[in-house]
Amino acid sequence: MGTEEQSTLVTQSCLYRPVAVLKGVVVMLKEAVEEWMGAVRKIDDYRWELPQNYKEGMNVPGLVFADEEMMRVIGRDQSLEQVANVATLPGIVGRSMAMPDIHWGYGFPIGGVAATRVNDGVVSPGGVGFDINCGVRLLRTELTEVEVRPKLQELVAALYTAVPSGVGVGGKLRLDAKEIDKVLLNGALWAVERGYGLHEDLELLESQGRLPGADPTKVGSKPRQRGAPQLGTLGAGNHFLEVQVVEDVYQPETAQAMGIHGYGQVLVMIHTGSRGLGHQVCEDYLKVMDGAIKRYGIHLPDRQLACAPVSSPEGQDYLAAMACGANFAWANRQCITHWVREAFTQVFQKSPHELGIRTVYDVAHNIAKIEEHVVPSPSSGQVSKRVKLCVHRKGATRAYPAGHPEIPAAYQGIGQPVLIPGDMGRYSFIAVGTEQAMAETFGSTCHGAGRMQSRAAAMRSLKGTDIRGRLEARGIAVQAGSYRGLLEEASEAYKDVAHVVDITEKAGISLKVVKVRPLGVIKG
DNA sequence: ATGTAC
Repeated sequence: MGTEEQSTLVTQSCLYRPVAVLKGVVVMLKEAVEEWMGAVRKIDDYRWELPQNYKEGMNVPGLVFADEEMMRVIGRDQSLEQVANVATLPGIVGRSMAMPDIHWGYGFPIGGVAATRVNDGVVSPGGVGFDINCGVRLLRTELTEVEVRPKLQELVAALYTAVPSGVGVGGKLRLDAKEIDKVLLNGALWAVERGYGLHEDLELLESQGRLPGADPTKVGSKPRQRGAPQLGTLGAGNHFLEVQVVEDVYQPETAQAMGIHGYGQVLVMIHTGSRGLGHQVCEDYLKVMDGAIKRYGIHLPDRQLACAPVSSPEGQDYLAAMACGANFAWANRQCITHWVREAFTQVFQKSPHELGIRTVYDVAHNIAKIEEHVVPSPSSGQVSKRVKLCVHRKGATRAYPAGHPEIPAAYQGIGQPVLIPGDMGRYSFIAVGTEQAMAETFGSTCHGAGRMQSRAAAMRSLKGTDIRGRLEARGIAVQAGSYRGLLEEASEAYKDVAHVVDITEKAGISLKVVKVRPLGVIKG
């Protein structure tokens, strides 16, 4: 056998193997998608049921909000298996739900909603996520794109300096142990009392930026150590600060009620959470829950669903610590709001009042809350009654309708604003909650574009791409701490958020009000 | 998401 022939074989196999592997992956993906399409039952054009008999131990069916195209995207990862797993949780009511932006997560899918009975159900840290109260704050200004454009570079640079960002990066505040307890107890109120922001901001935040039931004694020293230097920082990953402009208005009167007048108005969107503090609270309580499942004899298809009865000491402790994490996140977005106002003041040489920088709303999309909902009573057939539930929203946004007592007076007539960030550089949406959401999803809707490609996959496929240059070519100013972060957050890695919000709108669980596009992006 | 693995 000649060496030439051998080397040809080697060369050929080196050339063809990656292609063959890629083909294999595509075939496997297609097969997986077809398997899911066979497992689910189409209810209507925007709803699919995952039957209760799909998997042993499911206490309720699954419900996916998607059209056929989105269903085929969802079927590529293991998130529908996770929807089935969540359905096995003790005390779950209604359906284990998946929003159109669903994708694979830790135990629970990201983009999922699960409500459990407070009296005999469980609470699970995995149903909230590592970034407790990851959420969105929207600010409006009275500035227009025409006024901002000439100073855009300067503004983005000022914002980047004013709001520290990046993995593990600390901020301007240094809190001692006593002060951090007050943050954990009082949330955004703490920030306003220290001069970061206005009292009028507070009534425009979900839960007024202060979740009741927070108990700092249930938060260990490690989360405090990590969190103390991080209050008032953006973080990294998909967290961002954007200067945006109104591109489209679908409901002018509803927009007007939010102080959004029309095309060209400049807004600011802040997307961040509880940083290292929330992350460590989640980690600490996952260990506690690991012990709890043994103690209470809870059987789970996936250990990552670790949980405890809501009424148990472990469950109550987690909820008290989670509320601390949520309050830290609200204080975080409140401090950032204050520094955004300062940066605008500095650049435009006008007071925040003259610039009209006001809070539109602030929502959580990673949280568990004790809420009352009307659910069919299993014992009495058709009869429905109000029941106290623990509503886990992980990558899902509360979407309460007009007239709900929990939403601000300013929005009683229009419904709760729902803030839906898109992927970096495309567009984002502002929507409102509906009665349909209240009836069907425990008052919940989608939370964003939803990742379609893993960070590693995005890195592989986009390596070398000039993401910043691409954005700048479209008139978007970018200030980012890391090139890698930009790659991982490239549009290609995400679903189209316009498709996501169209599905939730057609299903009736939230209605589009405004579409915005970015002028400037700040990232860690 | 995250002191990107104690």
